[in-house]
Formats: sequence, C-alpha cells, structure tokens
Amino acid sequence: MPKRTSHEDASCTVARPLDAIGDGWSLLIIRDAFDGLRRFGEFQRNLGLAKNILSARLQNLVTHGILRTVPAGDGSPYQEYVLTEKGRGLFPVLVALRQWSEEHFFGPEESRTRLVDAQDGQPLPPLRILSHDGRELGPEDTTPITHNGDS
Amino acid sequence: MPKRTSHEDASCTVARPLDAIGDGWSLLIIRDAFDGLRRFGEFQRNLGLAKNILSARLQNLVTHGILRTVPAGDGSPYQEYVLTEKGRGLFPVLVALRQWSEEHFFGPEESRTRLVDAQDGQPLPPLRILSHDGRELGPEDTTPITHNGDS
DNA sequence: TGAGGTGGTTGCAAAGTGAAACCGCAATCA
DNA sequence: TGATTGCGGTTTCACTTTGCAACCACCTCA
Repeated sequence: MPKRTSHEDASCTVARPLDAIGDGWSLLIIRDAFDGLRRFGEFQRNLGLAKNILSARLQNLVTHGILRTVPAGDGSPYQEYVLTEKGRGLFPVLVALRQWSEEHFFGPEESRTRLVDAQDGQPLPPLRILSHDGRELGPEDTTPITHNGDS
Repeated sequence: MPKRTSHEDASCTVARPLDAIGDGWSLLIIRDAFDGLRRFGEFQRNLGLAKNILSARLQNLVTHGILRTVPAGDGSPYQEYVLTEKGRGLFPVLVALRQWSEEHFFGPEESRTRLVDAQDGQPLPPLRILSHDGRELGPEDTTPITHNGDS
C-alpha cells in the first residue's frame, strides 16, 4: 500500500478502495472467498502465502468491512471468514478483471480457470457499460465530474 | 507485488494481471491516462508520487503492454505515455471499481469524483452481469471451471 | 500423556518504497 | 556567450514491508 499523501486521495473513487484491496493478495483472497473458501488454512493452502501475511490481509479486509468473522461453522472452535454485503459487491470488479485477463494475458490454447454460468455452463458474455438509456459507452463517452453529495 | 510462487498462479485469471496492475499506483496511473494525461510530469503532479516510483510503474505498464510510448505530441523532444488497446480494455474494471467505491466508501453527503455519460451528464447505472441469454447473474450463479483452451 | 492439526505471532534477512539530490538535455533569458 | 530554467528521468540512502521459518497456544483424539 503506497502512501498517497497527495491532494488527490480525498475524493477520488479509485484511490480510496485501493487501501483495502490494492495489494497483490487481497483480491486473490476475495476471489477464493467467492469460491466458497472460509477457513484460514484453506486460504493459506490454496494461495501458498506466508501465514503472517495472510493474517495481516485478513485483518485488513475485516477492518475494511469486506470480510467478517463468524464464530464457528462445523463444531470446530475456530472462526471463519465470510464476505460481507460490501465484499460481495466486488463481484463485478472480479468479473471485469477476469474477462480482461482472459482476453489479454492468455493465449487461445492456454489452459485457464474461467467463470461460467452455473445454470447451463455457458461462458459469461463480455461486460458492457451501458448508459441510463441503453447506449453502450466506451472510455471516450464518459467524463469525470466532481459531485458534491447534494443533488 | 507479492511473490506468488504457489501452484495457483499459472492458470488463475485473477492472479496474472495483478503483476501488471496489482500495486497501489498502477490503477491510478491508468485512470489518469483514461482522463487524458500523457506526460511524465502530468502524472507526477497529479498523483504526487516520487519520480522514481512513477518511472518504475510506467516502465512496468509499458512492458506489460498497457501503455506505450509515442515519440512526441507537441514539439517537445520528450515522449508521451498512451493507453494501448489492451490498456483501454481495463475500462470496465475501472468502472466497476468506481461504482463499488462510490457505494461503499463514500457517505451520501460526501464530495467525490464520479464518471458520467458525456452526452447527457447522467450518471452511469450500476453494472450488471448478464448471462448469454440475458439473466442477471450474482456470485452464486456462477462457478469457476478449468478450461483447456480447446473447445 | 502425547501426537497431531489449526490458527496464529515473533524474529530476522531480503526486497520494495519514497524523499531528496543529482544529471543530461533543450529551450530561454541576460 | 554564458547562466537559468524546466523536463524527464536515475542514483542514493533511510525506512518500511514482505516472506520464510521457527515458535506458541489451544483443542482433539488415541
């Protein structure tokens, strides 16, 4: 996590969430959480990261309200980490990232893990950014404005 | 950028792009590039990061094919950094991240920078994940599979 | 009792980050 | 002509973070 002491961190909607998920591990933990992993040991085995790092990342995700700890699960005396509603809101971000990655980081013959429709196994079509009246918008069709909160 | 020497980095469509954009600065640089910034000094002034860090991040984004350098622009003897097609493909990721951030990191009264439709100034409606036949999909409606490249 | 699994914390070495200084180049100014 | 400034970096060095390994506390089961 960089320092970002600049003047630009206050109102930018990109900068602020990066404190929560901007490091290299958090999004992988969240992806695993979407895949149903809940236990410390599951995350650690699946990701192969050091336990102290995992511990710090889980704490950070909990304090940011993305994961929360629930007391048990099965009879074990330990806790589990599950996505909050805020954490589940990251689903479109992960889908967008996966689609971009599939398109640009993998060759057509290369094996990869992809997300498919659970009902019929069909791959997800590419995300589209639509305006309120249904036009498809590209990067040049949008503009950033400073919004005051009132409106 | 974490090490990720684990067995899971090879085929995961989330892990691989994080080498390119997984640090705390790269997405901010890319957002600025979408906003039209092109020059080293523009990025540095706008983000307030150290010049060596900016230099390293720009190099990394160039080697990953997200930005490319173009020789001039105006008459100046310097180079500019512009998004490649691959870089422009990150637009849905940024939109998804902004929408999640607006919803969960900002109070209703809090001032923030948001993205609006350039044509009519209307805010972008929330992204929806749709199946190939138009059903809206949530996290529990999808499942990850290992895809072999052939099909 | 003690052997093993789970969920961490603690050292410590190595790598990464960041502020400031420095540097080469070109255009500008005196 | 010689000095100055701005741009685009690179170098230096103190500081922070990461990651491996060891250790530890707790519980279960034999």
